[in-house]
Amino acid sequence: MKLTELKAIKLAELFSALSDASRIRLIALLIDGEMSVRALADGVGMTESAVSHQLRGLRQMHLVRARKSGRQVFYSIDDDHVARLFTLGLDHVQHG
Amino acid sequence: MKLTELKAIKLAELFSALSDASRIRLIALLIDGEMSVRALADGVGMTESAVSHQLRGLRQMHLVRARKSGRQVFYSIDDDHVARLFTLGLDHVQHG
DNA sequence: TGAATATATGAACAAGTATTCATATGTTAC
DNA sequence: GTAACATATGAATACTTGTTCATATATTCA
Repeated sequence: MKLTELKAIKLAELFSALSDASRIRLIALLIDGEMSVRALADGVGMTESAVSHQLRGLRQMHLVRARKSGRQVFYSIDDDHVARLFTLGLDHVQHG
Repeated sequence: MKLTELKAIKLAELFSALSDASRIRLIALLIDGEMSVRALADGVGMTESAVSHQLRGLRQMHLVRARKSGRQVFYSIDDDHVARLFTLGLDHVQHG
């Protein structure tokens, strides 16, 4: 299959967004439903700042979506592709 | 969803293997069938050395498989999961 | 208004990574 | 055997990336 350089880069960027254990754990938590930054930080045992930085990247790649409510921001999985990539990858890791 | 740290790391490593445009282009070529290192290098416009280094990583993650024939080594996609991850990701990039 | 809370951001440093270059291994042909 | 070829590998360098720390923005409550 021939791929334009631009598409190769876009695809690599998508997988890059999933290429860190912290981000994977954040996404794993979000699979069950939306969560606040604080709850995510507690869930993965990271500072809110580090989580916020990571969420920014995930947001820019359209992997997660933010919903503001009062002073909290709730994050959720943006798109069904994301959950499918996640579970397909998990499948490969488990039965690999 | 709760994920052990080990599984999170494994999953991140899997996606890391797909997180580079050069490797994506290599895999895109291999989607159509096996190819030698030289053909891959020509196909993506990289040196054989650089390609060989990348293939090593892909091999270790069980994303590609090597078959030696004479002095050439032919690479192919190792597992159906890989092709599915690839096309699912491409789908997300195109209709994202 | 001011204090407290929730999140975001910029800069800086440490750790990881892709490519290059030189060299090594293994294979075929002579 | 030697020469030529195909691939692999180690070290070095340049580049990228994740986290921390300090600070900023925004919202609620008193």
